[in-house]
Amino acid sequence: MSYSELELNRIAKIERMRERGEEPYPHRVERTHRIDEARAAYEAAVAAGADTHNTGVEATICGRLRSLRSMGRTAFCHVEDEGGRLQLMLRSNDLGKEWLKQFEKDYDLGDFVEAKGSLMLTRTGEVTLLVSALRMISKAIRALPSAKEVVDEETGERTVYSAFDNPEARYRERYADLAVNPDVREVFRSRAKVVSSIRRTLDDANFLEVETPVLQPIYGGAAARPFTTHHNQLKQELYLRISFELYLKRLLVGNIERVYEIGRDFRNEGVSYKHNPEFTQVEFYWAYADYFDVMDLTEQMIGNAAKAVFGGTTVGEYEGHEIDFGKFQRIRLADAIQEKTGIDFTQFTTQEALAAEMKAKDIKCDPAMPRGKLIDKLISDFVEPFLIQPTFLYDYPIEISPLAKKSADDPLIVERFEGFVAGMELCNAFTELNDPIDQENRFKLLQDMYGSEDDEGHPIDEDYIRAMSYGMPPNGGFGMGIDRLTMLLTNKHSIREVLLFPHLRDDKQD
RNA sequence: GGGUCUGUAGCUCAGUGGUAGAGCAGGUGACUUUUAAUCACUUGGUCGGGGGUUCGACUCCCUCCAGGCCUACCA
Repeated sequence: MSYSELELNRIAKIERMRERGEEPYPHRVERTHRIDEARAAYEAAVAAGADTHNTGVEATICGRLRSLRSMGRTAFCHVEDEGGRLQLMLRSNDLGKEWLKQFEKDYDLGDFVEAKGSLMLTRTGEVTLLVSALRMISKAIRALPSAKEVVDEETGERTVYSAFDNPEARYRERYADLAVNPDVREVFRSRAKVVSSIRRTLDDANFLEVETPVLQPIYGGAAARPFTTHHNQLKQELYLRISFELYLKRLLVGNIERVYEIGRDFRNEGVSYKHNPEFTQVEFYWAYADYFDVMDLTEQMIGNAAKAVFGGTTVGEYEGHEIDFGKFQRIRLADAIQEKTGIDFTQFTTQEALAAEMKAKDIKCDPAMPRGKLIDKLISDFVEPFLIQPTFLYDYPIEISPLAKKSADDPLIVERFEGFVAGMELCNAFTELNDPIDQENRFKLLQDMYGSEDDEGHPIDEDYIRAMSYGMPPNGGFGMGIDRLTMLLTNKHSIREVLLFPHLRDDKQD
């Protein structure tokens, strides 16, 4: 580790302090009030009749120095903790001329301090701690990428000059980003609310939370390429899971009727504003329910999450659109595609017929694409981008849904729905296929379809079929990307903004 | 993977063939109610890395690295 001049300067301050017998990294600190509590104590005292300029309310606060203005015999600074910011006033009359001189020399923005004093109002009307004692509790060697800030007295609005907003630097040094940008901290508070709200919704509906293997000998349950790894002692190839589905449904076989998992999935695919190699999913499986029951619960779950974030209302804003997360429109997929393209895919039951119809309608596509992929393309090109308000599309083609149960009316359709908001796929659910013979045939069909292409081929999970053959209750299942839901509820256009440490390449110098 | 834009001081940015700049941060000093405090002086740079063209390259060319946006892949 090499130090810049600025850092060497601060290291010298540490040495200077130690020579004076001050430890810049003490083991224990005292804190009587968080900053919001100190403010509340001030307000309470004033309400009870105390003199605003001398309330007599004592408080010891701890936090980071975020501003520093030295006026000679008086210095002002702001200290920030999780409860906000509070101004400190340091006077040489109270602390001694020499002490204040040393303070000005040895304390920097970003240092953590413990300040003891009494609460008062300054002439300019700011609640302030008039300090009787202050000490360093953790010296910062690097300067935070701190910006100049001004808070408008009337609106309370914070204007930041030269803010730390380079995305790469912010993601690589998320700690600095969090320390300096309060709105970033707020995003992750919202994310935590989303997760706990989902958990509460499912717990309240008597679902059991479980954990299933991340390291799997056979991956499955989704259309994605996996990461591979290796167990040295067992000499075994393993995959990082791409979904929880096949393990959770085994639990239905085991007479667990309502089960869910919240955890990390890993997909070895391209990255984009809505894709990160690892991401957080919630999946649940619900015995004796079908996909319409799942729609109802989904609506409730997402509405609750929105309320948790927005504070009581399900209505939020995303990229300029007002969105009500509490209500999903329900549209049959075939109707949605027909409306946008004039093609009713249910009338074109073979790949050839559908490809010909798309060609007739001047829709460009690879003529070798399987029928399911053609339909998928119609969805993503003509329907998905226009689904701004929450919408469930339902009744999907069987080819792209190997784990969903066939419709009783149409053998080419399965009971599946996907939820979309703001033109983005958010969740995926179906009445789960529980017929082991049908399931085996579907797996084989897929192998025939993709077997030659390494990328798309998936291994058949024989044990999953074995489990199902013991009897799996009819059930509805559901999966949703929590990162994407958080994007929608925090009005962020990039998944990286809702991941604390998004994946980045090594930043080697050469 | 493809297209495109970007990378200059700790942070935010200007500079586009001729001695590397500003604001803030940092340093020294002045100032007993400031709040983007102010004022004076001042330190700080492999101009993302490497190669080339040129008398001379932050600037032009090639290449590599990293990031943003778009796009592609995504039972």
